[in-house]
Amino acid sequence: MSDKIRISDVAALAGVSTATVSRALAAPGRVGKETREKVLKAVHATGYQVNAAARDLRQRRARSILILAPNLSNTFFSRIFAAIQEEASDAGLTVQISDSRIGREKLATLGHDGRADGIILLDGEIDPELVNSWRLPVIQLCEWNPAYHAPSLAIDNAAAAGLAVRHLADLGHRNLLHIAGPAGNILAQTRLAGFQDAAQAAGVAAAVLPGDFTMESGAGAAHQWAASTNRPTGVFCASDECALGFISDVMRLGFDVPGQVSVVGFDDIEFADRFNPALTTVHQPRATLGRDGARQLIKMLAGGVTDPVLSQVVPAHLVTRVSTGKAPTV
Amino acid sequence: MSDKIRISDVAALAGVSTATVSRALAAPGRVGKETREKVLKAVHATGYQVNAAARDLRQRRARSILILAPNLSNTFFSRIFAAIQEEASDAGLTVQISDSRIGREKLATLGHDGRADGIILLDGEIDPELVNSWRLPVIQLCEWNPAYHAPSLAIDNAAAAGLAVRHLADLGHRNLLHIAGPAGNILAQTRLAGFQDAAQAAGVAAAVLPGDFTMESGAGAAHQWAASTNRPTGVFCASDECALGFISDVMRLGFDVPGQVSVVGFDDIEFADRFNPALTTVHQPRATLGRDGARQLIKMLAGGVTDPVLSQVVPAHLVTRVSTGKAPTV
DNA sequence: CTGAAAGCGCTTACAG
DNA sequence: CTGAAAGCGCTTACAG
Repeated sequence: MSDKIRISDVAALAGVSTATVSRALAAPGRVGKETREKVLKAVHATGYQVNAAARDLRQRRARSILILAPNLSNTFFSRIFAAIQEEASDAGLTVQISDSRIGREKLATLGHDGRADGIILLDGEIDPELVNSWRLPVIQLCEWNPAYHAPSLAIDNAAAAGLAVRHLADLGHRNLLHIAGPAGNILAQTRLAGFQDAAQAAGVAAAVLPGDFTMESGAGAAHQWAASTNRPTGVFCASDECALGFISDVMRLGFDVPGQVSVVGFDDIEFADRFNPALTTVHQPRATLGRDGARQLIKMLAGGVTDPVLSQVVPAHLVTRVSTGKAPTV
Repeated sequence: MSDKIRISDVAALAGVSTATVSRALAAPGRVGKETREKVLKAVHATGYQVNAAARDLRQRRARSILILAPNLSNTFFSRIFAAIQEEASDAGLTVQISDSRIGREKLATLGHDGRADGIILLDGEIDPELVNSWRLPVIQLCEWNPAYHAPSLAIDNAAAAGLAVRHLADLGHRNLLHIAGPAGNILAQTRLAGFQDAAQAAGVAAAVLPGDFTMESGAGAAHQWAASTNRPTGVFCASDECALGFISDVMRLGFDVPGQVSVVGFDDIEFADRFNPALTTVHQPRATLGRDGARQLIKMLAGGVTDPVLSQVVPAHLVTRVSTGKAPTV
């Protein structure tokens, strides 16, 4: 019962070879019944557990997947991580997490050091050369970069922005504002383009204010909005956090939502529903995305070159709540 | 430049032994200057990167820590994870995450399979026998269980509850309500006891409603509160989510916060500040807790038996915002 | 069905 | 300063 019990200890106790112990544990059918029982008894008596590090080295696999995200403290990822972990655990895989902003050198080793079998990438702003140098299956989730040689799974961001715009237009809003995400971000770009295209198609005015997905940027935009002449009555924010920041400060400035301004968010985070007023927003099925992303990666690990994993776009939908209403009559 | 380059490939190219390559990389000072340069050139030419799995097996360490949390989708953990990862990354350690509700068997192997060097435990409700069977350094963070043979790091939950009660009492509230956390949870128990003790000391009425930290439980309590006769004017919730749920539904029922009822939360999550009304709450320094917890574990890994890691209680403080105000005059 | 031996890819005493 | 050899703890062809 002391510290480390190795397979040789079990073998000695059972009076068999280590090969037999190994087989009895991994492929019971390939060992005689009596032998198997002897081995199992010895395993029990010693409390033996195989050393995963040794097994994995021998089998040249890590039994582990790595999640790489641009900011681990972003609560948006929580549910995605949970779903990935659940799926991985069911497949006998361990989950590692790392911030993708750890620096070029560390990032480069990740794909080569034999500690992960595959990577789920939630960041589209890493140097493509780096990402493409990894000799591991990679799947892009939520965010993507066309230069990466890896399949992606994400909702239809452009169409989602269109839904938001049409929802506002249908409520009679003719003067819209988009609070954008960071310029370099593919999600921000796609949502912005979707906003502009849909606004043009609907024949409504479409202004844009810069932002970066954070509550602070939404709050800042609220003050710019309040200070502007001919204030837009419909605001589409690039993220829920941004929307909550906007609403929060707009209300503190004495405006009514949705009485004077309607606000649409993006993501449908946990608090969207409980906020006052409850937030109309684009739903991102994060649990589903995480689960499906993990499944696809696991499929890739199984080596299904015969069954190549394709990029997928998940249809988006809008959840209508209280933060949007009829355009105020002038 | 093909797939897997091993140390022997580098050794062959440089015309030295694998031992020398290993030393040139890990302890450059113990190798001649010329040899070192030859090796480095060969490393560069081949793009060699050491196989961490092999190195770790040989050195009998995993260079990895495991975070175990009761529910990965709980956004409360995000910032803690980020802080741990940062600290671990600086120390050259990988971070694994796992839900601690994965089942007894998987949980048992975690502490024995050689894939982690140490564990950060955010769950106090695992069977102590299981936890104590792990042959790894463990540190308890935020939550704890006195039966675990492991140091813990957490804020002073009882004192924190006392701060909330005294804050409400100072505002003139004589009739308080606590919406508790799940009965089996040590945090819930400690906060409840702190609430009751402080209320008694302050000589104010102290009712309790069951809850489970979720927004739903807070929302449910709101309806019970509204339906009660002689409604408490000061409410202390066991978590921010619970508080937001409570406020949200109480306002939808037409009550004013803090005009008719003051509400205090617990945790100081990101949204506490942006909520309408902004939430008065007990601050949990999650980034600091994560960082310090990781550092302590890393110290334990270094084998500082000479410098035993003690359990620590971090002083709590209350952040006063808008959700609390003077008790309504009857 | 079982065992002896090789090998996964490294590092590290041990010699020299 | 450098190399040959052993060994981390397993699994897996290969024989029998």
